[in-house]
Amino acid sequence: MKVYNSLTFKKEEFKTITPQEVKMYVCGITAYDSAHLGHLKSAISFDIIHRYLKFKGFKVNIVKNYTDIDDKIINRSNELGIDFKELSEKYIGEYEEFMEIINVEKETRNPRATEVIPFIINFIKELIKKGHAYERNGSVYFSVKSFPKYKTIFQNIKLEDLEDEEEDYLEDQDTIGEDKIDPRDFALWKKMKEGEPYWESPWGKGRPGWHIECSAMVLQYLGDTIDIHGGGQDLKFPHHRNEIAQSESYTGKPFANYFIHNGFVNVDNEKMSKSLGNFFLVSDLLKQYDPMVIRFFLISSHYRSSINYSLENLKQAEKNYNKLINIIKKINDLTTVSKSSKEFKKLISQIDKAASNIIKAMDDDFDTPVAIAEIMSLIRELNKAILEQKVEITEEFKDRFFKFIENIDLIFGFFPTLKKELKSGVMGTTDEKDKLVKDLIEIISAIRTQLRKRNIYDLSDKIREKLRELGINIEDPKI
RNA sequence: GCCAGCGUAUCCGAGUAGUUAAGGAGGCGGCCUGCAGAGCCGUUAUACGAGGGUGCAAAUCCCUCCGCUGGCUCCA
Repeated sequence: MKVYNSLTFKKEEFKTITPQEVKMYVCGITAYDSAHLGHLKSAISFDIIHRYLKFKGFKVNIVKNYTDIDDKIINRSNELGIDFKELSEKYIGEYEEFMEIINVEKETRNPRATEVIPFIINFIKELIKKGHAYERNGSVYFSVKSFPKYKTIFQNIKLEDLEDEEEDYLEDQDTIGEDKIDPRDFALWKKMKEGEPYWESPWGKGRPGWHIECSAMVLQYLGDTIDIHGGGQDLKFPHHRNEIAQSESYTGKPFANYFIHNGFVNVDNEKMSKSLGNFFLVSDLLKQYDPMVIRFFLISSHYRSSINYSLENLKQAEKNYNKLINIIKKINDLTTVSKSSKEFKKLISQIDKAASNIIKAMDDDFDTPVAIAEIMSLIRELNKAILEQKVEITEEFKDRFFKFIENIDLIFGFFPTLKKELKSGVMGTTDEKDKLVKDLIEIISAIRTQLRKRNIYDLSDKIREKLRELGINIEDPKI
């Protein structure tokens, strides 16, 4: 299995610290506003990685944090006149709801920054003791100079080539009228300003800086060195670089063996972001599209590349996802015979081939677009075969097909309600309300069949059209 | 400026030396259908940003250039 490592700019063979076990940390959200499609891309990218590692038999210990205290949260809650905790909990709750709807598997742990404050304080104390940090006027800063390879992290630059720049920084010093000794230094602990939430510390009242929470959580919940650290591209600098500096200064060991960064969602080839105002909120998208269509859309491009948001692209995803659902329905509805046949033996080997190609693609840095292409090709082959057979398929084939679909579900999380569906033999959930809808549709369908038998097509077509407006698609087989 | 990534048909998007260069969407034509949808077949399709270099062989490796995106202390 190969994984692209942002630290080395190369795809590398994936080796874990402990065999068959993965320690993984992913930077979650800062809970100050509603999530947009970009946040979803990140969540789903790492969900796929999480799922696939599990599929490969790894025991995955994955931690994803919530930043529930920072400048933006304080500013926002002050604007609204509410407690910072109320604000952050509101958006954490909303985010968790989205995660469930979009079928992101629960992480092992989702700590909040405010839960690890005592641990953070000890972390900072230790950094000061080791000479990597210093206190000034109630704030504590990390001394970048104490970590020589700082600038080489995520930069394809050799340490030896850097000496000139170091001098520039030192000369600039007095132009920065702050407490920092070096302008590159960053805050580990921020002194409380009037009216801000605070925690007691050896340096007085204050709160943690942004980067320290992740370092602390990794250490507390996963250990000195982890296998994978993930997050969005935009977190490389300064966030991840600072995390590495802090953690490695503290432990004297490598922080993470692999850094994985996901690409952005673009709109008209520009990054989707709050400041450009070109973002689409998850809450709005979910009103328009099936969550699984959004999932399919995001997975149809590689996690590292950017994906362009457009109506057309989402429609394409919708169509392809429906193809997948349709073939499942079709095969589920066909009756089986116990005898085996040459034709179906051949189809089974095609499924096996597709399955092994999907694994091959996923083994190559989680190449979901190739995996999906493989699924699409298989669907076409199966449709062709079913078109010929029409009524009966072999049990052997049906079993193998659904085994395949189960594995697809494990890896991609495409069918959150699959198990229920298979039991009932029909697509759709078995909730009370949905059951009523389903029963009503069955009645309407039966009436339409009668109308069609009597050649009253204008009326039956009208009903079909109206149902389609409601988002219910009915297919008319030959009578 | 520095660092990274990208440029493949109308569009989305694979392929990192030897393949008929995946797969999908859209358009058009056909099969099927009472019609539509779904599905199937064909077509669009002799598509690799430009120019050099290395190789028996280059979309793939190297160099230069052009264009695009992102990061360079707010960000998934």
